[in-house]
Amino acid sequence: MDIINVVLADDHVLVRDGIKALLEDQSGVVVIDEASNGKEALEVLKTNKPHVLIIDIRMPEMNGIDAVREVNRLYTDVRTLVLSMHDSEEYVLQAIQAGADGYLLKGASKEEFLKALNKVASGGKYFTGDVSAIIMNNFVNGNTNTAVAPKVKPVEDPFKLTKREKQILNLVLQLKNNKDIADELSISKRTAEVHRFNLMKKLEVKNLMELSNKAKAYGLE
Amino acid sequence: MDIINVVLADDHVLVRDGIKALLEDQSGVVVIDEASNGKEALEVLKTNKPHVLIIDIRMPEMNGIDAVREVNRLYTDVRTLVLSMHDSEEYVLQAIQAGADGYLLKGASKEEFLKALNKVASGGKYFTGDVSAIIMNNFVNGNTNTAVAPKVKPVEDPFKLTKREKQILNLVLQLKNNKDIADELSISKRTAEVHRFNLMKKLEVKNLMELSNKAKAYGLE
DNA sequence: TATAAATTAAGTAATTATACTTAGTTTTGT
DNA sequence: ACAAAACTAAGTATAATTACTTAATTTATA
Repeated sequence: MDIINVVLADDHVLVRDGIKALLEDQSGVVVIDEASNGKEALEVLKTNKPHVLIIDIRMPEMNGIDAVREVNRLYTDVRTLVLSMHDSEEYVLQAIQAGADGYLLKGASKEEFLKALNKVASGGKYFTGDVSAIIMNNFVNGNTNTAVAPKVKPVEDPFKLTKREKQILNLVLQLKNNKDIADELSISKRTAEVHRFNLMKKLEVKNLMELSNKAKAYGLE
Repeated sequence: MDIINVVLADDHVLVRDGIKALLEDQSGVVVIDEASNGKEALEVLKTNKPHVLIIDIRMPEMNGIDAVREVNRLYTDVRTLVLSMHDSEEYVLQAIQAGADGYLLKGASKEEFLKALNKVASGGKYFTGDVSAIIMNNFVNGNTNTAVAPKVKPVEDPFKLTKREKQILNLVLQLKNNKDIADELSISKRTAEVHRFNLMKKLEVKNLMELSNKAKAYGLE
């Protein structure tokens, strides 16, 4: 490959500018456009198709994983490299299932980053060391030989929470108690309790900490 | 000033590499050393004195604000530019009181960043637009005319929490219940309860949400 | 080495949450 | 229009937490 065209999506301009400077020091890489969230990235891709979309996970409006899923659905020729602060198993698996071609922690070095970008741009897969282990552990039963196939299955919401339950979940994660939740939604405290109870049951957790962890892990926020 | 020597402190290598690339595109700026947390930054400064220390707030081991305070106590000739994801009033004021010469959000542009660096390196102060407003609002009564004087007062811990209480606070903020906290610290559940109770009283909060908010606001994590 | 401060932990009454179940009402999909 | 799913909320027993107080040790500091 001659020149790698890149679109950068990260909600912090400075991080974007930094990565851009870093990439463009490398002759052979051009940042053709930027976006500050997933939705914007999809907008940009409508008119500007890069070889690789480098995208952060946590962003307002639309997160990186959902964006990657969309990109894979819409454009088969755009590769995606996911950048993340998190090495939580769930994020990694979600990213892969969404069809990401690479997953890199922000703790990675410049060298590793460039290696990953080149690998992904030339049609390969790249996952940081720690991440590889997670994948291995998860795909021992199933497709072991080939690199992880994208679009394994969409998963979406594996817990089938109702709208109201998601609403309650959000309030619970804001550490509100049932009384406050009830007031906020103009329902009785007892109803809030029931929703909370059903929620915990569906997620198979038994206290707030586990609920918070699981919700974070599955992007249920 | 001829050349600006910089030490970079941020816990994400990639962010550091990015900012470094960005800075060194600019002839006249040299990154002489790096650190991945506050403690490391102080270590580095022992042997390597830059004109400006560029430092992130949220870092493991020792946060940026505490590091800035130390730097100001130990080296009067090292300027500090604080980078932050947060524009929360408390962080800003804390940074200023710790003696920071500049405060910049990661949402800032490359241009603004370079402007700020130059300003700070040449002995000036630089605070992003939004941040200036916060300062203004807070110093209407007091020293209004001059730029905010560093070392206003240390404040440190306005709630006078004991070591144990801080420990408990951290566990509480991880959403652990008293039983788990007690087990983790090998104390009785009743003792954990007491610490938690005293904690809430000192912070004048009456539930977990308020506790979490106040702790965040005052950087008590 | 006093003396204060911090840590530990029990007691107790009142309040609140949990873990369900049952059941009426509303909404949604076909 | 009919059934299924979702939302509502009460009842009930048990468990847990809250809001204190008191008080015995341990540790830090003047």
